[in-house]
Amino acid sequence: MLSIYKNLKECLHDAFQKALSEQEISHVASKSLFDPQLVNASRPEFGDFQANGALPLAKEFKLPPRQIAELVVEQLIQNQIFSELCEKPEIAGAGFINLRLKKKSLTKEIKVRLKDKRLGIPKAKSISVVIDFSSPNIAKEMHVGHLRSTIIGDSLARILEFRGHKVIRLNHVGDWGTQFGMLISYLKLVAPEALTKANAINIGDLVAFYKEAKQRFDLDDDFQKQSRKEVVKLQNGDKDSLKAWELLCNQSRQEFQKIYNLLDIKIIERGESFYNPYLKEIIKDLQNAGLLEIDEGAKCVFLSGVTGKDGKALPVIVQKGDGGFNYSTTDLAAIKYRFSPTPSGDGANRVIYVTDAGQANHFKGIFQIATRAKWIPKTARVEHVPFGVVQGEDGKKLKTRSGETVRLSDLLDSSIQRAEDDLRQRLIDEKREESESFIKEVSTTVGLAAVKYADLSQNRISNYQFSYKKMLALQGNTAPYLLYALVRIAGIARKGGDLNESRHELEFNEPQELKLIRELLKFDEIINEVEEELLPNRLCGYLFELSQIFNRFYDQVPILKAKNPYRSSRLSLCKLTADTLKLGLHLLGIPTLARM
RNA sequence: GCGCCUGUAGCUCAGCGGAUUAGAGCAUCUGACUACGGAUCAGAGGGUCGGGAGUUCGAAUCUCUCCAGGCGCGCCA
Repeated sequence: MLSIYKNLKECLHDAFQKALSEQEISHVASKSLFDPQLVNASRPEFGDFQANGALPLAKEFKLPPRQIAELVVEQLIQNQIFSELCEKPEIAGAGFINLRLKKKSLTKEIKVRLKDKRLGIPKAKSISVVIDFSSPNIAKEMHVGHLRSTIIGDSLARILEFRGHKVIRLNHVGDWGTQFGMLISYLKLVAPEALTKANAINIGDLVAFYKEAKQRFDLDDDFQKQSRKEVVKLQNGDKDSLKAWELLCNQSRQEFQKIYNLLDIKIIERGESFYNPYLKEIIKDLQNAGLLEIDEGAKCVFLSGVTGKDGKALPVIVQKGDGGFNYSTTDLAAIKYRFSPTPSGDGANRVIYVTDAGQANHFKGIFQIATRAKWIPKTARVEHVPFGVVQGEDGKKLKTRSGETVRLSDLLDSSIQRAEDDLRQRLIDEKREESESFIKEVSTTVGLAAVKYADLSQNRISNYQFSYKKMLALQGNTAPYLLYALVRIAGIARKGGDLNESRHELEFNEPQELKLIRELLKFDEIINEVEEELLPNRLCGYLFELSQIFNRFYDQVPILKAKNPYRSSRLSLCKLTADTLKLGLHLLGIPTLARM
């Protein structure tokens, strides 16, 4: 309904201008005073939109707000464009102007949308967007900690892509740094073959070795020295070290890819090591910009407006006392590269980081330094998209029973398994028989959809309570509920309803139909909002609401048994609902089913 | 100690660039299956929006303050 909104806003703006220009207030020239404050109606009884603009003008014009509203309405009803779109406006409460769209304009919009493959969502003026998400660490397995970043990042990427932007999905994997020194020196002792031969040991062992190496590193001085030597060797480009590093990365990569394939996530790996050649230049840049200071032997940039424990400005270390670089340096190199024009950069207009909320301060610092170093173009945006931790049902950080971090692949398998158990039970209860391949497909789709949807449907800022039982529930704001609405529509088609039938004119009368129509037409606003605010839970909320309204319509209004033109009109609503749900779920990274 | 985030129905959460009577879902209770898949729908109860103050004609929403919880706070990432 964005186009209608835009038209109405113009009408209202005009009406306010005209209504108030008749008043003898010359000193009120500020245009902002004439903001009609057109918003969606806060309740369905109030119609489709409400203009609140009369209220704040009351004081300025020394008139009761209702009287101002009346003056505006007088102007409005003389406007032909307005009268075609809306019923006669009503003034309510303190001076709200309530607007109700004519059925004709709603029907017209539906007709347009039925023919539009993009379901009313316009293509935006394309910009380059970098989305940094997922970002697991080499030589470690993906765990719950990567779940939210991966799912939220992917969904945001899908939405921005659909809006027509050029999206670069970057996997900023932890593939560099001191941990490799540790790991390589440990492997030399316990499994040297892993350093020379591909896939000599499995990923689980690698993870175990990593943990052991870390322990030894913390306890054993000699081992620590050895590890530091290995890091230096690696960073100096020693051939054997590099080869070992390559092997380890490749092995992890294969493991990550299995998960990305399962979740249908596309992402380009560009790990921390990519930025190695740029690190020295970063220090030089900061030096030239006069931002660099040496403190306790380390090269730092002191943040302005952020103080540490001692009340002094907080430093960000960009080069350690031993000359090594750390993650801040890498992140600075990354941000510079992303905003730098192609081909020596990504030429991004918007850079989005999807990481846990705990890193908020870190990114604030990075963004500040990048801004002061003038690496971010004035017209560009840089955003940290934070999210809370995944908690168990006890409200504490999610752990396995033995207190270990939950592996992502276990978590996903577990959800799929539960979906399968549910399905098999239901088949027994309903005396249905289905093939094994059907059962596999449905439980995989439902199991993964449940995990993704549960995560996305929550406001990402707050912590999120993980519960298989809730996410797989067939009722409530869950993936299975949404998928079921689609299955019902598919059922109508199977029973002989031609969803593409358009021989007849669209004709709607039932309140349930109009409610559904109004909801369907909101899709474009929601997508716009998510593009702007990067909150996928808004889209989830919308899809859930749409499913509920559809289910009421389906329950209360006969479709196949109705006579034309109602039958085909209702089938059209089914089609548009199905298309909207499918597209919406697709933008969340969730595939749909015809039967379940 | 400082900083960031969170606090809305029994539970899980929407709403938060102010606006007409604060919304869902789950759970609880009551109804509806000769129906297009009841995996649904109709309805009921349940709230001083953490406390207090302020700005405003109007605050869950903005400001300040206090309380509670989570996370972070210099050479790990």
